[in-house]
Amino acid sequence: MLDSDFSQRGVEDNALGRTREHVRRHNLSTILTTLHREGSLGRNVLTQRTGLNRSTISSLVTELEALGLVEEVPATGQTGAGRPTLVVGIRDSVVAFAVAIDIDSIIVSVVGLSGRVLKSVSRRTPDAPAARTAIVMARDIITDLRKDLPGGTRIAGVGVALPGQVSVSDGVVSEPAFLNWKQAPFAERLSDEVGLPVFVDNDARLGLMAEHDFGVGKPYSNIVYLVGHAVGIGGGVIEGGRPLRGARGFAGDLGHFRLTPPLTIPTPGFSGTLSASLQRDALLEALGETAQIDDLKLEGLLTSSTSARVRRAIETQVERLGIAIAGLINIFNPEAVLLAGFLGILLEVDRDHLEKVIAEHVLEPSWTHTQILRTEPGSDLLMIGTSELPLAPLLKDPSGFEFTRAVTLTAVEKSTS
Amino acid sequence: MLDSDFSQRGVEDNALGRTREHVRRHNLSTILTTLHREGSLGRNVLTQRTGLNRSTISSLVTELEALGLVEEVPATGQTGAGRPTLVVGIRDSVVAFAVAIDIDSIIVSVVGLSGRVLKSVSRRTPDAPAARTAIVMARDIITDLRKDLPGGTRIAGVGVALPGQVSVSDGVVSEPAFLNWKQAPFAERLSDEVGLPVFVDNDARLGLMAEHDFGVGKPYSNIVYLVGHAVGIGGGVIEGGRPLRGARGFAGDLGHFRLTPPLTIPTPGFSGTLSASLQRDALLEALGETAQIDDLKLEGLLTSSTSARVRRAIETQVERLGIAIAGLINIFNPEAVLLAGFLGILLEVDRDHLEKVIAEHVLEPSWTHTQILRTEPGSDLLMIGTSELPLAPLLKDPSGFEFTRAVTLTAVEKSTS
DNA sequence: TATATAAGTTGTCATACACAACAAAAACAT
DNA sequence: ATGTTTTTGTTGTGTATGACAACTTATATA
Repeated sequence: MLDSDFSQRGVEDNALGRTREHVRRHNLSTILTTLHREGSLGRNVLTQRTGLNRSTISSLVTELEALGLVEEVPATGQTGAGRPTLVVGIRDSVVAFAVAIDIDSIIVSVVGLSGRVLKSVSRRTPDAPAARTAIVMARDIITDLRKDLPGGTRIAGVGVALPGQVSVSDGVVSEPAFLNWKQAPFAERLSDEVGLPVFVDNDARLGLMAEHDFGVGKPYSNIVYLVGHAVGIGGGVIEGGRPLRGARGFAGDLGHFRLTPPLTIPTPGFSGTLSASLQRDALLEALGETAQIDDLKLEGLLTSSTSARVRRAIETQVERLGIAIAGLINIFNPEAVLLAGFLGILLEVDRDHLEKVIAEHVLEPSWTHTQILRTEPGSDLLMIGTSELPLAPLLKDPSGFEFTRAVTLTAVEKSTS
Repeated sequence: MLDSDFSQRGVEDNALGRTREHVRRHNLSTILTTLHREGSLGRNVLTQRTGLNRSTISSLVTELEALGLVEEVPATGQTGAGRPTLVVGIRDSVVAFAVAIDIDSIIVSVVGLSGRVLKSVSRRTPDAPAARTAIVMARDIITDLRKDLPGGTRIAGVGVALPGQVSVSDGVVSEPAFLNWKQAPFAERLSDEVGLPVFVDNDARLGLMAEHDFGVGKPYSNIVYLVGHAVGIGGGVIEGGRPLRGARGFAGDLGHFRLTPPLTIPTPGFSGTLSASLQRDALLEALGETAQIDDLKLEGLLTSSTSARVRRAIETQVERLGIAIAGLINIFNPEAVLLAGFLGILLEVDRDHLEKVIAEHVLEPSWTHTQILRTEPGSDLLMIGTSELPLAPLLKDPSGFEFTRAVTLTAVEKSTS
């Protein structure tokens, strides 16, 4: 299923008519994208998968090889009769930088075109990292990492995952640092600093897209995704293989999904939403933990605890989560609901109760075939998903993509979903 | 914007590779679809719109003409210098039947490939129309209408709009008649009766798609749609130019969007949802009306009434509607919210209050550019949208489409989103 | 009536993929 | 060992489709 869509609005070419060149581009893109998703594949598999003629595959692979994007390995421990197939694999001579900015840390990864994380650097940030600080730190790390890249490595660009939508006035990203920095200037400034195209997107959406392409969401085209952070709930939706974006990229932020009616008195941050109702801190409090602990430890404590207070806290959270999921299933009719962060822990700890709550509040037909799944904890998927942003244009048009060396950016590159 | 998608899941061809034939098909489809949406266009406009060469347009139009799908009119009162262009228009020698089944009536329209309703027949049904009854009535009307068609007219198929999702256990379609008839058998039976391919879909989604392609939603690619029926609220979402469908076609049914937390005691029909909270009957009751009246009359009464009770009823409904819309905007970030049925009346009657309520509960960035619009009351759009279902395959592959004369159906035709 | 302008038609060319024949490389049978 | 079978890659030819350019048609304007 090559139905994913990492491309940002406005990138798609608007010419309705198609010409021969489009065919070539499409097929080139199809092959490279397939390899990117699935890893090395034999030529025979490619012909089978694409339905193209062997000679065509030959021509396309040759072209990709000439572009320095793939390489052919004579053979691997193959089996069966007949001439052994040539295995086509993606070369990591093309990389992208993935930057994940969080409230207390910044991570920068070098991700190869193959979708593998080649190197990662994590650094703690001051408590309320001003955007300026984040940009400088990102620039410095990138500059360092750049030095260590093997000679001849080409860089497609930089992807940045930001928690919550910048310029959102609710609690998800309430640091004034982010409020003062709308997305566009953020991308532009960082781009000016590193001299590479920079793409910015919401971290939950990027995480979801990575889950969809490489993680537990791979088999599904319709996914509802909820991730529980230290503060706030992020979310996203894949519909028909494509992420919900909405008019200006704010769609799918399910942390704002409402559980209870809003108070008539306007309050800062919207009461009654998922973000407001589901809180990791409530679990910590029940456990009597005052320090910040990571998800792994939290899971251990929750599983081993026998305290009634803890059980009650879990029950409350599961109850609310179940009602929210039921509501989301009713609206989105997904094949799978993916839970990440501490929401994944809740699923692990009390799946039965969660499913019971969902079943009580869901419409039968939508629910029957829906899976509730937990994402793999602590994986590199967010970084991989983030790297997809700058890689997307290359995957879409392998022969036409130009590796930017110039600092100047086009409007499209600056624009952020 | 040719970004609409009336095709049902499973119809899309799955071959990843593209060949020359795909180009031809795509271009043929593009031209026919453009004409279908926009009406007659000059060849010059087509070249401009598609970016294709004049000679290519010439070839494609000639082929479409040979297929009997379009005709070229020498000229119309044109202006300006230069040789006058040939105007290409769609011939209504190809038609589709649109069937709208409601609780108390059944409407069948003949819709031309041009998107014009050529003829309509409306008939009242017994109060709780058994599916069997509806099918027989539809068949009889279709048979009648068929006789009056001009010689040589070809029929693409039959589209059926059903209120709510069949096999949904909640209040939208609570008649046992529909509960006993799952969608697939419905389409199959009617198809057996009329010997034509039959496609079934939710009426709200069809209405929305028609609004998106031909109505007030035309300028937008991200739309939230709410329609207020006599009982229950229907809804739909257009995201990135395509309708939300979900895994099994149940997505976007916003009548189930939750306003207040569900009761812990399971009740038949889900309490606290839009359908449960927004009720046309509440307005009738406040007006002291006991008989059923149509939307036009209702609007008149509401506008002219000075009763405090009526005002309060309106206020309550507007309040709830506003909160719901705000929640939907937060999740879907649409460019436009379309209100139909009595919800459109509410907008007309008290737009200021509605927008005020929305503004109170919405996230600023998503709201700033969002339009709240009312659909044109009493238009033919539902019928047109419904006719798109059988027309879609023809529009998608003009030269490959085969007009079914045989009664046998393929699995795809039987399958319903 | 001549000229400019806009638009449709026709013929040639380039190209992308299909197809068929051939070559290569390995497994299997004798 | 050697030939046969099987699978795969390569090469050359064919076909179709859209680009492009030259030509023709048709109208407005001077």
